[in-house]
Amino acid sequence: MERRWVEPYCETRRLHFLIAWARVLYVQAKKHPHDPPVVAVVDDDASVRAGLSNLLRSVGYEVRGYGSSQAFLASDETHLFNCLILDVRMPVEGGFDLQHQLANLRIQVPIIFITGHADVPMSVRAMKGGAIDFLSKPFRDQDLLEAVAAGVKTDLGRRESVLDTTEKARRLAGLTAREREVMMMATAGKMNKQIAFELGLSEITVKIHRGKVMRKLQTRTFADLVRLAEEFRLHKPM
Amino acid sequence: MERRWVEPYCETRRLHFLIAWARVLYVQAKKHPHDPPVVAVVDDDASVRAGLSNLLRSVGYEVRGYGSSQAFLASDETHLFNCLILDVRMPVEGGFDLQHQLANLRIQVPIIFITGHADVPMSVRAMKGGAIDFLSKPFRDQDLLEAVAAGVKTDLGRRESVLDTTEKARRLAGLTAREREVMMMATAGKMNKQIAFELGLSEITVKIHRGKVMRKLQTRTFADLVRLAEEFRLHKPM
DNA sequence: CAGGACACCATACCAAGGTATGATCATTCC
DNA sequence: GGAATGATCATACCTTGGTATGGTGTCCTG
Repeated sequence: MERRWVEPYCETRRLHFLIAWARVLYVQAKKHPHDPPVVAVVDDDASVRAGLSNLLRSVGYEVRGYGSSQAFLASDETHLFNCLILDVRMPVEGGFDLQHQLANLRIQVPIIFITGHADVPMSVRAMKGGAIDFLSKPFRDQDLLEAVAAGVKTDLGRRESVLDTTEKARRLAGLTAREREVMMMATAGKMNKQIAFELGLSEITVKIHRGKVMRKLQTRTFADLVRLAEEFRLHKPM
Repeated sequence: MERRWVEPYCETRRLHFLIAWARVLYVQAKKHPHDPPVVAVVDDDASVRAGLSNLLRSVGYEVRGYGSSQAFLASDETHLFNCLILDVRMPVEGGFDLQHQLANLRIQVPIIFITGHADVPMSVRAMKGGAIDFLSKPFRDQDLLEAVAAGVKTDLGRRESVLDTTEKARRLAGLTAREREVMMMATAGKMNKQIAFELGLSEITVKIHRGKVMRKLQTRTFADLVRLAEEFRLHKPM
């Protein structure tokens, strides 16, 4: 179920959250346009981290190792990674916990689970949780590399689409409350006359707001505006 | 990558395919509005089919058993089921083959795999292929029932959204080629003047087509029309 | 061959959208 | 206090969209 917003104020807050979140991805994505993809390895066993790091570096990835979920989360680089290799069993906090935390934080990095003591229910749980692969040790190097390549590819695609929408989000955030209100009612299909009546304004004022919206969002036609509103699920709170 | 259509003719064919496909789901969905959900069990072992059937019937499901993938596909009821319980290992053709065939046929029934000889790679493969659960025998009855309940819920939600779009698809198919052409150009943001020029028509003719489109599609406002076009990915072939 | 569906066009008229100019008033920020 | 921003409105003017009425021509089908 989608949450419904009761006040324009909330709508504004949601937008600001969105652009703040998008900006992080934007900056990170921009920082490394054609640089090698970055892979994180979270495993409590230092020798495993070293082994995987060597393997991944040998084919051109940049690698960072973390001994625990906490260390990973504390790194402040969580948005940086194009792929995450995660041990299921670790002291204190297991891999599934980190998977859930990342999901709650809306950090959509592709996760590849590895474990030495795999069973079927465990792997099913991981995949249900959105992991893109699950490997039980010992695994072939080639299998891991293929999984990482798939994960990185997914992530790069996602970041590209984020780049697309970030600029739009920024522009949307540049609208004033009134302008956004008018925009939502207009894209809902209401006539200027109706909007003016419902907001207690004159028609000409609505027209002015509409014009400003079009200029600020750089939408040439009304159809573009509707599509933009649709993309961001901007609806009048009802 | 989305396939691009070079000729309006193809666009028309795609639409007709869409409504034909949607109608099947529509009919099936309508046939059982509040009837019990139907579950298919595909397993070569008759005793397993009997056991599962008893279990599922005891909690109110309608169940049909099939001894092989071929028997299931030949049943002509593939669109009927709200959930599919599928054995991984069967003679002639395994469960994964059926999963792929259903995916190719665009039959999106939720699949629950069961197997007596499970291993981790097998379960990961199943989940990657879109299965909603993977149970290894012996499993608790409760686990299976929960999985089936989740699958049925997913399927009912999907059918509802199909019901929504079927009527729209039917209306779209009722448009003439010219009307659809004008609609696509209009929702792309072009002015009547431009459309008229590019199609070699007079402006008034374009207006008439537009009016007919609005009436045939029962869209009250232009914004609704844009959203409809967006929903069906109707773009001018370029 | 007659009827129907479709495409096409003209004239006339009205409603809605959009812009420019110029103005008032309140709030906020330096 | 003054500048900037935003919200509000009026007048005037033009463009665009939409409908109604009435008409022509083509193609296809029963």
